[in-house]
Amino acid sequence: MMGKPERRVFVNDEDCPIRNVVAQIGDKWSMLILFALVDGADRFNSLKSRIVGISQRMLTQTLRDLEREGYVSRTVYPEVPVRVEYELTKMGRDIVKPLYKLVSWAEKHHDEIRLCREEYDKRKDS
Amino acid sequence: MMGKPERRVFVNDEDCPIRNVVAQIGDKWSMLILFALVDGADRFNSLKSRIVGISQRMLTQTLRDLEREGYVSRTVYPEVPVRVEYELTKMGRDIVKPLYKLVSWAEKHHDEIRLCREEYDKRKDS
DNA sequence: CGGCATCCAGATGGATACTG
DNA sequence: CAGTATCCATCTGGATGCCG
Repeated sequence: MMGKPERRVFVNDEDCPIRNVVAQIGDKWSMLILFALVDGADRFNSLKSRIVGISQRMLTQTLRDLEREGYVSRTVYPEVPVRVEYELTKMGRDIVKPLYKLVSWAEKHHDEIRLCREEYDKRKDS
Repeated sequence: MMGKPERRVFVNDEDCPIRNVVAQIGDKWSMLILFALVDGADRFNSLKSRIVGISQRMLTQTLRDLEREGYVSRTVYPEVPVRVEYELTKMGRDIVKPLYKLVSWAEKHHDEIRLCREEYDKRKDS
């Protein structure tokens, strides 16, 4: 009896762990910043020059978000001029591991995906 | 000589594999749909009821995008009424693996992240 | 049943100017 | 140096109505 296979149900709300994590790091800059900090602590303007294309506004904002999530720590050294260093926390170094898996997958399938897109678009033109 | 450690530079453009993959699956519904299809092929309205909160519009649109990327295939059975089934392609089943790593990480650290947020917000109030 | 078209609110993010 | 503040264009996604 009841031979129907159980199909899982998914809810996309604030309590969904998938969304809770991906909503934060799925934006335009978060992952790039996390990976930039894997090389070690770095300061604001250095990050800004290493992450090509990011604006001051978005770097500040994304760093604040990452700090709030607990991935990044912010340390102010009251020198003149002031020096501010950002660094991965334990959790930041931790989440980078599964993210690496995803990135290496992405690098490996980069061309394949672009091919799929082109063929899809070609089919839609006809 | 040249003792300075090399710091990597990151560019967020259309050729960046990180962005190229994450920009697609980092949106509000893509990952949920991919995981729903891990259970096997499913049809439009079944997906719609299993993914709680998704609108018809967003389900259609996200499925089209996933199809374009090559993660999902769409098969029309010309019955009456018409039946349309969506299924993971080889690449779809493939990307789910690194995504699982991320999701299990997310589930494990769900509470920790929320705690970080609360404490961060508390510090900012003061 | 499985869509598409339209409209619209809110979020995202870029440019620019100013500050401790 | 490391931001904040403001303005504004674009993107995202929800609601609704219609269609083969």
